[in-house]
Amino acid sequence: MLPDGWERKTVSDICILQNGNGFKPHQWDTKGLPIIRIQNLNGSSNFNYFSGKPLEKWLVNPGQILFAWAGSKGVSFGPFIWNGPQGVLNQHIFKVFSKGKVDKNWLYLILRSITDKIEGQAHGFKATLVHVKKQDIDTQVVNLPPLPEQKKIAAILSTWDRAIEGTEKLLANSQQQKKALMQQLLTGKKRLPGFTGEWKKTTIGNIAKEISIRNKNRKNYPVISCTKTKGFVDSLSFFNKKVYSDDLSGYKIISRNQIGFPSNHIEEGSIGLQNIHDDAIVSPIYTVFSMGKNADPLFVFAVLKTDHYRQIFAAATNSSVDRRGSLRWSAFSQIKINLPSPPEQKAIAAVLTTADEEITAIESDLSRLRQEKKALMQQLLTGKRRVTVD
DNA sequence: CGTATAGAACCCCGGATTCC
DNA sequence: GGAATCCGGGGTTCTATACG
Repeated sequence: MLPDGWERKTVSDICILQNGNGFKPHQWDTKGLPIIRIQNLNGSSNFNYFSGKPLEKWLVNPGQILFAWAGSKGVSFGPFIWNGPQGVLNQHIFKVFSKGKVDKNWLYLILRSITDKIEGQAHGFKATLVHVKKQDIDTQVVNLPPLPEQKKIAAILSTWDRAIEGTEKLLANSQQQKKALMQQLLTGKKRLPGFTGEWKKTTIGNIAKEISIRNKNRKNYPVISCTKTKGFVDSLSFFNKKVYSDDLSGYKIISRNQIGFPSNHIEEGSIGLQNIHDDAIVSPIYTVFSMGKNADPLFVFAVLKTDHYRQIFAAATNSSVDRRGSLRWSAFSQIKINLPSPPEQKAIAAVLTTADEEITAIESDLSRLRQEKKALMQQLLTGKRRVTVD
């Protein structure tokens, strides 16, 4: 079962966990050493500072392995390698020191690999915020390979990390390019070959018509929601729960290629093109509209998604009483839009769709890489698959 | 009916206190 | 004095609903 030369060890055999200090608010300052809190492990650079004389055991230098034993499940809980500035450690976080013949990089990986299990032991009065006992970490059992093999395993997995980083960069590039493309094509700053005609200055009300059909006969349409980043999604999968209301007769019907947005929150950017069902229903608060024959839904939607229009929406909604925004069709329909000829709209939309497809392809590459790395990591760390050490 | 406001769910957190 | 537990909050982002 256990490979030759490997040993069964508990976490307390291979490392020492040393708690951070509970800094009190009156010790906070605006200068001095940053106090490293859980949120800082997860990318936040929102620091309090400690300007007194720090004890040695509080100090954290870059490269130090830390372990957050409280935090959000699957997000801020678990091991992190500190790559921020030198600082002092807040409570709820351990400093992790390797013990004996244990490689630091391997140690990080093995801790990462058992994080789910440790999270499973969590207690706490809310499911999203977990706390574990030191003991629950210390008593976890791991398979410890000889030092050279630890190093080899860590090295192999770091090459995967580099591949993933490379793909992430590729993705960021493509997204950047698409943004630039949108900036150029949707404003008419740059024209696709073969198109010359003047763009028509008009308003949304002139090219689209509000649709306000209630689901009076209570048809069993899927209920969908418009989220900021994903556009329309099925409410059931989005909320992981049932839809709030039992009576869906007041909901509005939205058909394929129509655009909708929750009219009291468009400043958040949640506006979507309905492209997941032939017919579906949305909350009564939504405004739904369909394009006239001279306006291409894909083109119009792409325009409405640009930063420029997001700002227009924000300006129109910020004036409302509680600053939570509301933008009704009467005001929305007056927003100006420049429209090229239908063939040019289609051509531009096609270019953007191609860019989207490229991005989707890279995204799926990325998720495949991550998946494969995870599987490999599992095999290497348990000894199910061996590496050759020279 | 449209609109403004209320309410609900979710996400990401951590200081303070008690226990041993 | 370190470990464990107690105890909610601010912000966001969605839907529900009361009221004209």
